Amino acid sequence: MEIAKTYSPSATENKWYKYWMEKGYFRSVPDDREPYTIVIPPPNVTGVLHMGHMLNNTIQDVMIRRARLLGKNACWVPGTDHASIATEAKVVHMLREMGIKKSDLSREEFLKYAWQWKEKYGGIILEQLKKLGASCDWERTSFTMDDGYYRDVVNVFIDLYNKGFIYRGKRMVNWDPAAKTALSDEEVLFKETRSKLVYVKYIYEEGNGYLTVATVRPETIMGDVAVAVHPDDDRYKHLHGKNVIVPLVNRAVPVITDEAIDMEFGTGCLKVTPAHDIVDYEIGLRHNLPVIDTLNEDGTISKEGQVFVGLDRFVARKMAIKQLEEEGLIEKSEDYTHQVGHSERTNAVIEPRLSMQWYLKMKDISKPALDAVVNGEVNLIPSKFVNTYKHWMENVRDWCLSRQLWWGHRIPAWYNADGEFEVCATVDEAVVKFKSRNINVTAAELKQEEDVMDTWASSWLWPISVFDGFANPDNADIKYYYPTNDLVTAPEILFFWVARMIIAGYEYKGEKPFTNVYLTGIVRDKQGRKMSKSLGNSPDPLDLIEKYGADGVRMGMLLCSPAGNDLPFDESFCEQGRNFSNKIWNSFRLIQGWKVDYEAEQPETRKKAITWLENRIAEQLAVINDHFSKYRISDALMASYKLVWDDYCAWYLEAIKPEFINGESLPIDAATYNASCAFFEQLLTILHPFMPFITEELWHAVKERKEGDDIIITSWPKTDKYDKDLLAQFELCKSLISEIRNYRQQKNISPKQPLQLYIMEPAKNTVHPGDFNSIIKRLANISVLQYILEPPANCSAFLVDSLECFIPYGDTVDKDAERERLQKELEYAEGFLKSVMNKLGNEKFISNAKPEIIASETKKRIDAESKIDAIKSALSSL
RNA sequence: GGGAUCUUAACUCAGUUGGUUUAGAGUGUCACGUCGACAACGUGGAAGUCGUGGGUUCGAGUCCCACAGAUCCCACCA
Repeated sequence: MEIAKTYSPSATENKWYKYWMEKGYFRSVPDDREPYTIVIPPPNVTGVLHMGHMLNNTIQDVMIRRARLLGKNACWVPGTDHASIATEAKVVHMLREMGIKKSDLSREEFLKYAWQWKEKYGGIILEQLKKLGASCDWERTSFTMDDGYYRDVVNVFIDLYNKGFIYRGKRMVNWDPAAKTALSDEEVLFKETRSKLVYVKYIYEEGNGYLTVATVRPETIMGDVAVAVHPDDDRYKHLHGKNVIVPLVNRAVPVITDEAIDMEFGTGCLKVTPAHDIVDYEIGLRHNLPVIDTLNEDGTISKEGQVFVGLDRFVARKMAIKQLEEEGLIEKSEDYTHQVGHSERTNAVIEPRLSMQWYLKMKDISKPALDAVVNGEVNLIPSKFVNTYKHWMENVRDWCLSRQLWWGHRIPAWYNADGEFEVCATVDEAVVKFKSRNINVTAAELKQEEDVMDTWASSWLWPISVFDGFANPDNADIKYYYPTNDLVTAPEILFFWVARMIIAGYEYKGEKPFTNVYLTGIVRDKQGRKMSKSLGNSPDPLDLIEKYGADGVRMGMLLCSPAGNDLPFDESFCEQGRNFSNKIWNSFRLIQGWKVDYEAEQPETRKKAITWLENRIAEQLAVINDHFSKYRISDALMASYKLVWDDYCAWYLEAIKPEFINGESLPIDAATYNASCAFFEQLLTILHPFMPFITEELWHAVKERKEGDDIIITSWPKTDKYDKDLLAQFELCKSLISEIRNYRQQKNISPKQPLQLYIMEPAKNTVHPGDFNSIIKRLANISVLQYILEPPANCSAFLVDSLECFIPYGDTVDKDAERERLQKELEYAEGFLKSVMNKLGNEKFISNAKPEIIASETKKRIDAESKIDAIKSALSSL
């Protein structure tokens, strides 16, 4: 059979994914096995796969596949998030292109379009995950606005309200005038912005003169209700209690004093506009000032403003400056750079705005979640995030739950005509509740709250709701899968999502939602910018898969991304992954091409090589398992990579592969052939979590398989004991072989020309080549290998560890070069000895250092001395 | 402004409670090589004052202090 020289992924990937699905290997139902559960961080329903998802989901799939191989009942729950702001923005955009304004639609009509959109695009990202090889239990796919999920979100809201955690309050919020919604503090990005700081004159009500106020927001002057100065500011003491006239609207307002005023800034006078600034609002509360809201929700000037009514705030700003100039009320204006809040979603400048919102009190409810992370019940990986988490949780602010959107979970509150309300699931319940307060209303008279809940107010229930743990707290799934094991997500949503899930977990299950949180890095481009769709700097993951294969891309991402480290993405990582796929493919081609001789005896060389590799795999498997247990995924991958490439391909296969004579490979003995295949299968298994497709393909190619004998469900190799001495001996052999190869290269001796090698009989208890002489002979092309007692004459000498080796001079030996080389070695050895002697000659070292350290230093001294002797004798024999 | 984390080879990173030399790996780079699994390959080499400056210690990449730079979080002055 002719096998292609290179591995071609795409056909293979489609074939096996389909096969795994047909076999139901991703499906998990509760049974007697130990569960291993991950809930996916649900991507936005309308999103497409970006590099962050790739990294995230590759890690999850690695963990799930390994758990499956370890015999656990692996369950990976997929799903999507309704992402209210992002999705609503997209639907609004789509409608606009269709020539429809959102304001022309009823809520019901709009939601119909939104659901159509969701049905059309909602599945894309999940289909993309399949291309990556994600082994999710697709029968469990959830969506945060599924009927059951919707019900849970609403019921939790009602429950929290009844417990007194939710309150309704007029508060200053971050208002996004473009999206016409409130944003949480976390959704506001502060950007450096250049503005004009204008100095405006406020004329005294009585007498002549004026004071000057510096402001960047002259368009809010109409909302001024006072001018504040610092009580200790001598410049303005004579004005305390006096009135000044607000320009543009000619309103008399008092000059008040407040400690919050910075005397150094501007003129030391602050115009107080409680409706449009947080600090001003607080001053207003302290001084019982009225609130004049001069803006509409879309950022235009309201009727209250009296002038510029209906104009956009930025237009009004220009108009205000112009009019003030005309009236001679501007003293001066200067350039001013400051931080201005922008909407993360729409990039509109945030407007501090007073509005009625629903809040969740965070202090008490978040306490168990803080403790859980601090005392290690929930592990953050890497642990450096514990401090960040702690800091946030200790200073947690109340959570604004309401959003002025339609796409989402509508808040279950019912208002009567007087603005009184009840919180409950249905309008009929609300009628009853009103009646119990002696308020008579009919269902038709009640109006449900227009606002929906913040997206995170649904996704924080994810680990419970996907197992139906609210409505049916005793169902088999929730009892079996909860708490889940690992959560893999980005550090940027540690507070938005992770912290809140922990809070919900303790509040509703009395238990953590997961044990370990693996925080991935952020995928960045070469300029260090976060890769995102909006920047357009992310390569299309599907193109990468097309180019390098899913296995290659998976491996490329994992190689360079330890937990918590950002990943400056470069396609060359994927290239490395593809090259590795190819290497594995070709090692298979080698084995596959062998003719097997069932009669032949197994040569000694091969027996030794097999013994070594058995031990080597056992040793490295322990290393790999250890890396996994510490969530060091990239280290586990690197160790597996080296085990395959270096140990199996470069050393083992080279040591055992049959001679090639007269254009044909000699046959290989059956014992070695079988061992080689068994090793190969074992290595494929170890690689399978990282590279699921190629390993399944080769698993089936290497031999005939019975129905259901698939690598995805085979067993992870058992850990065996290994012989450390034997491994050390082989390491020495490797060094020796490298040294001889190096010698050939330096001396320009062809690898094809056999050499003789003499080795001084090693002292007892030192590492020696053991029984691997035949492998040395073969891989270094040595025709004679002898152990001797006296240094031979006319030889090049070199040391490998403490092993003294000699190769007889060939015809063209440069004695000066030899001398120079040995001289260098001597200098190094003497330098080393000196550093050791410095330690050993130091009385304080002797008296303070641990005995085993002194012993090891002493041994170093002895070794170094004998090494120096050997080099000297080699030099003198030149 | 407050806080956290980080800074090791050209790049991406290891380096466990201070104690194996004169600090490692993968990639890249350089030299040689087409030797019948693989040039998407093989063999070999070069490459780092461990951000800077102090300190503790017999001993510091590792602990402490200061400074510089990077990233993130929190707060925010009109």
